[in-house]
This record gives sequence, structure tokens and C-alpha cells, in this order.
Amino acid sequence: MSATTTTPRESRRALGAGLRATAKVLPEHARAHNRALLLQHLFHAGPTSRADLARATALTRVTVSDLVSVLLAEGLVEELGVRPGRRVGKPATLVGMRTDAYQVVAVDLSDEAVVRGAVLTLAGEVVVRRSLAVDERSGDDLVDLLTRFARRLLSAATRPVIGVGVGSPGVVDPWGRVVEAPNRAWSDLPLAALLSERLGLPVQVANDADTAALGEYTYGGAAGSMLVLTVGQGVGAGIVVDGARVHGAGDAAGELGHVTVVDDGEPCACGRRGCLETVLSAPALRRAVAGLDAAEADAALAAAGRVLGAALAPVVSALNLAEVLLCGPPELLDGALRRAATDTLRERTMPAVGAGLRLRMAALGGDVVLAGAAVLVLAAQLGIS
Amino acid sequence: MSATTTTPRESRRALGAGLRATAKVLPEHARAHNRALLLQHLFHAGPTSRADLARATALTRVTVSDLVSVLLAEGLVEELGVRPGRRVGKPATLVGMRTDAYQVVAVDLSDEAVVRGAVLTLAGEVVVRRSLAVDERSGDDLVDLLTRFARRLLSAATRPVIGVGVGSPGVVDPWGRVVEAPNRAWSDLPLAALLSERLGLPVQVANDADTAALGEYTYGGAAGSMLVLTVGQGVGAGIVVDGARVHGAGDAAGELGHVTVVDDGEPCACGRRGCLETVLSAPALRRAVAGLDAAEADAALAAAGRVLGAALAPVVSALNLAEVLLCGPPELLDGALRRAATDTLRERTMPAVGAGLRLRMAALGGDVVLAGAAVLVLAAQLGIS
DNA sequence: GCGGATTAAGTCGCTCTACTAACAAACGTG
DNA sequence: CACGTTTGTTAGTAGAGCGACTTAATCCGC
Repeated sequence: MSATTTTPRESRRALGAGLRATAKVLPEHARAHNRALLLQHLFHAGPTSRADLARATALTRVTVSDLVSVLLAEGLVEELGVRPGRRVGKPATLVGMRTDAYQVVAVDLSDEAVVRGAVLTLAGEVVVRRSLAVDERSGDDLVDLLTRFARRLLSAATRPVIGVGVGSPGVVDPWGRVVEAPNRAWSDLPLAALLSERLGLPVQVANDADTAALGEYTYGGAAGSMLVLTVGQGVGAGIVVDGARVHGAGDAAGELGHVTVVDDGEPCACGRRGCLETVLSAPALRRAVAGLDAAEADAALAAAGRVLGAALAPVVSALNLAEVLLCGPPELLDGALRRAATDTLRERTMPAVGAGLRLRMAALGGDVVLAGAAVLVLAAQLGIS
Repeated sequence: MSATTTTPRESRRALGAGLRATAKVLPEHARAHNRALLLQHLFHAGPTSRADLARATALTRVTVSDLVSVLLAEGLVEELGVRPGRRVGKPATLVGMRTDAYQVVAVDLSDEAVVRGAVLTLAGEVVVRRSLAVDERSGDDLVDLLTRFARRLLSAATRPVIGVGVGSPGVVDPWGRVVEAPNRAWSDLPLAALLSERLGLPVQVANDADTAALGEYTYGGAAGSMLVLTVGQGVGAGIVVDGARVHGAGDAAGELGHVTVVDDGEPCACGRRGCLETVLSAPALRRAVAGLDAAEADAALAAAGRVLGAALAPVVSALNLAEVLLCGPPELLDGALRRAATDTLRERTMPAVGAGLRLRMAALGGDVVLAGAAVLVLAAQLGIS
């Protein structure tokens, strides 16, 4: 109750005020947080001296040295010798994160026919890549398949694995329980808990579009308020707002594929008409441009882009997003469609919002979901994102 | 790195992982957090025994007793005697929050012509209400007027005031700096810091629609994922997602008034055409129903409602909102307009999203912004929201 | 060439926080 | 009336970060 003006964002984020129900915080949690702070800085800023880490985090050098010694013992960081360059004072010894000391297993379930997986370093570099045909499996069979697939990936890892991340279609709650994934015949399935028990490792599961958003946010350098639109067999979206993933009231945030965008439009698989998927999914776009010459195809793609722009305008305005990333076949998306969507978005939002907005292709290409699944593990186990 | 599956939401919210830059956490911050946890529980659940508080927060009885003794000394809580009812064991002494021991000053700047203010108890009950004509004042003059107005409210308070909350139009950053408020001729004005220095009290400033959302969230019992649409001279929105206010990349989240919703629509003050404000602002609605009989007026309002529903459908889907609250003249909003908007929203979103959605009037009526401004203070000073 | 300034990192003792364990008080129950 | 149960308090303990001091290594100016 001092007269100093406190900063709402910090207190909200750091201490959890602003939520109806929050967990208690013990001193050891504070330590875990500060440890994550160091890793976060080392991850994004590269090798840093202990003194600079202290300045960056506002912790004292004593505390930083103590934490670093623990991280050194765990093998998560290493000393890299003195910092090059000439300056006054004792030369600093750089400390860097050993992104190759541990590995992460990531699985991408977004494709209906194929399970894709990889072993990645902590820096997100793919070390081993595997895939497996689903062969129409679903339900518990698919969980078994997934378990075997993950075991294969684990044995292919060349370093200790800190966890397994899975990007799955459908509605997934924050604890990795798949609430509903019709195409997989999964409903109320505690996938993360199941896999964690079978594999003996921490397992994180999230929606594939959310995962893609996380991947772009952490490895792709995307802004803290952004939306990733995944265009494949269907259309989905993952949203990061003010640096935090959006879950939504029923954990179904980002389900943009079945918003009506065209009055009296094409019939949709969901039983209604004019859903965004009927215009923007990869199959729909391919149908739209089939047999057309280049100019006609561009016109068709531009039309789809305008529909997309109109649908996104309220979302972009409401959330004041800095970026919208498109994730899908570039030959369809990264041309007339993207240009038309950008123009429409600018036209239909107020300048203050539209001017600061970028609409671009996802930087990580086809590996977004895998990279994001790795980020799930990094965030949960190391506090890095 | 244990095999236990951590819960992402908890770690994100409680410890701040998930943000690029976060602040360090000291043991004393942990204590402040746990203290806020107790207040939060007492605030929402009413009088509780120390033992029940321990069970609710997962803290030990020892820690709870220690924290409660501090709160007792500060006068924030009081002992209310033994809990009535017969049960085994030593009877519990109830501890309750003294919502009348301290007061909050709240100011509502959303009306162009009048500054409204109040002194409220911590429970959000208005004790004193004042208002003042703006008389075309703007810029620094308005800041001076505001300072004098706040001083008058402060001297009208009958208990110690823990802080001042202000709901202002325009773009306000998380530190209470008004980035831009054209109607007030404010630009890049550190309003919270200025007022805090002049009044010698903590001052919180936020956008009026965001403030309204907070008010409904905390005092109105609204869901953790919801949008409050304020309909007055203009149209604005405040958004709470997963229990946290949405700020946006440029702190301009919720600026829905100037999204294009009608192709080739009416010209708007912003220079473009077909903005939501041209359909849904109070003046626009009044013009639309002027001179019509009841049935015709309902048809006109329903048309506006359908436009609103179509504009909100992508937002509701993207964020998986549980509630949309309307805040404005009930004779315009709470009838054909709301019904049409609800129907349109249900039609244009997928059932999983639309079914769980409620569209209703704000519960706090004309005092939403004042109540929300009080919540700003409660959240910043006591950690209650 | 040498002391002083400067920067980096380690050591010691302190305070703060919440925990466990044990205990006293007050109530129903058999 | 003894016993179990629940509440709240009293020590004592382990962990966290910090301030003050010390050691170490470099540059700079005379």
C-alpha cells in the first residue's frame, strides 16, 4: 500500500493475481522461476557472462552464480572461456546453453494419414526424422501405435531426452487430455498422462494449431500477439496473446474452420454452409484453381484471400494482433491469396491496428508442428518459451 | 526433469514462464502472492476459518495463521467469532474480509461531457457519488480538472483510501500511460504517474471498456473468457481471456468500433465506410429507430443485431468465449437486437462454440466502468480480482 | 614498470519464507 | 468420563536471495 505505482502486467504475470484460482507459491518455486529466467535469457540471447545475466535478470551476481553452478552440474549450460574483446576489468567467462546436451521427442498428428515425428535438439534442430502410416487406425489402437512410434524415436535419440511433445488435432485441455478429436475417435482421452506413464517421461500434448503457434513464437521469432492459421485438410488457428497461449472457455480456442464466412455458401462437412473451410482449406483451394490459367487462378485465390481478410478483421482488431502467419501449401497461400487478404485486412480495420500488422508465411514451413511440440516440452521442463 | 506431468497453465500463470521478458521472483514476492491468495478467497467465498483457508490454498495452517495475523494487524480482515453449527472438534473462528475498512476512489471518463466518480467500499458498493461537467476541457486542463475532482472524492471518503482507479477512453498501456485519446487531446500522457504523484496515492488507469470487463469479471461474476461490448457514443470492447485482460501488441485490443462490417455502408467519422459504429453506436441505433412503430423498430434493431452477430462470430470462435456482455442503453440493446445477435452468433459458429456461449446484458448497469476502476485498484494493491 | 581504477566472480553471515512436528484447547461421542 | 477429532499455536529446520567483503584479472596513466 505504498504510493508507488505498481505495474499490473508484472504483478499479474509474475504472481498470478488476476485469476480466480491460483496455486500457492513457495520459495522453491521462486527459485525454479529464476532458474528458468536464466535459461530463457541464455536461450534467446546466446552465451552471456554471469555478471551480464545478473544485470539482465535484476538478480544479484551471488544468486546467478549459485544458479549457474547448478545448471553446470546438470549439464544444461557450459563455460565457454573468456569473452573476446578488450575492455577494462577482469575478463568475463561466458556461459552458454548446451542445446545439444539434451534432446526432445516431438510428434505431429495433424496429418490424417501419417504420423510424423522427430528427435530435436533443444535449439529445435531436427536430428532424426521418422514417419509412420496410420492405416486407418483410431481410438486405442492409435494410442498404441503412437506409443510404439514414440519408443522408436526415443531409442533413436543420441542424448538424454527431457520429454515428449505431441501436437494433435481436436480439442485438448491444458493438462494434455484430448477432450474431443473426431477424426481419431478420441474423446476425453488423457493422452499426456497415458503416454507419460507408458514412456516414463514427461509428455505434453496440445492442439496442433496451438503447437504451431508456439513453434513460430519461440523458434520463429514471431510477435507476442499473433495468430497462426494452419491450412491443410481443414483450417485451424493457434493464438498467442500478450505472450501467452489462448485456451478458451472450453479449450477450443482457434476453431476458425467452421465460422460462417459466406452467406449461402458451399455446403460444409459440418452440415452448415459457407464455413471458412469451404473456401480456404487446401482441397477447397485446389478445387477452386483446378483447370484455370495463371491469371484466372490468381483471381480465384484473391477471392479466397478477401474472404479470409474479412473473417480475420474482427479478430485482429479485437486482439490488436501484430502478426498473422499462414501455414500451409505456399503455392496456394503465398501469392495472390496473401496479398488480397493483407489488403482486405488493412481496408477493414482501423489504421492504428492495420498499420502495425504483418501477414506473412510461417517461417518454419512444414516442421512448425514438430518444432512447437518441442517448445511444449521446453516450456514445461525448462521454462523456456 | 522428473517424470511427473507438469501443468502448463499453472506454471505459466504462477511463475510467468511463457513470456519473453519476466521479472525475478523473490521469497517476499511469494509471500505477497500467498497473501493475495487468502484475500482472494475471503473476498469471493466470504468468511472462512484459518483451517479452511489452509485447505483451500494448500498452504499449511501455520502459514495461514501467520499471514492472517498480519492481515488482522492491517485491519484488512477481522475475526467474526466461532462458526455456528455443531460439529466435532474445536470450533473454528471465522475470519472475514473487512470490505468496509478501506475505500477506493474510482473515476469514469467514458462520457465525453461529464466526469463521473465515486468512493466505493472494497466490496464495490458506492458510498459517495460525484460528477462534474467537462465543459470542453481537454489536454492538460482536463488533467488538472481530474486532479481536483479526485481530491474532492478523496476528501469525501470516510475510510482510508487504498488507491485511485480511472477508466479512460483511448489507448492505455499497462502502466497507465495514455498512448492516445483523441477526444481528450491526450497523447503519450503518463496519466497514472501524474495523478499518483499529485495525489500521493497509487493510481491505476486503464481503457474504459477494459475496465468494464474487469468490473463484470470480478463483481459481476462473469466467466474467465468473455468480451464486454460497450455501446455509447462509440463502440468499444474489453476482453478477458483465460482470466487475464487482453492488452494487444499496441495496447489497442478491443478497438472493434471501426471494423468494417457492412460493405459500402454508411460513411463513418473515421473516414471509411461501414464501420461497426455506423450501425451499433447509441446515436446510430437511435437514428435507425427514429419515427418507427414498435414492429418496425424491432426489425431495425434486429438488423443491427445480425450485423453484430456476424462481426463477433470470428472473435467468439477464435477465443472460444463463454460470454459476451452488452453494456449500454437497455431499451436499444436488450431486446430484438440481442436476440438477433444471439441467433446469428449461434448460426455462424460451430455448435461446440456457440452452444456454450451466453450473450447477455452487463450485470452492473451504468456503474460498470466505476466498478471496474475499483477492481483495477483491488487487483494492483491487494491482488484481488 | 608499477600502482590505482575497474570489472568479474567467490565466500560468509544475515534475513525471510514456509515447512514439519509437537502440543494445548475445545468440542462431540461412546 | 475417557477418547477421538478438529483448530490454532509454538518451536525448530531447510531453502532462498541478499549485502558486504574478498580475491582475481585486466586496462590505464604516470
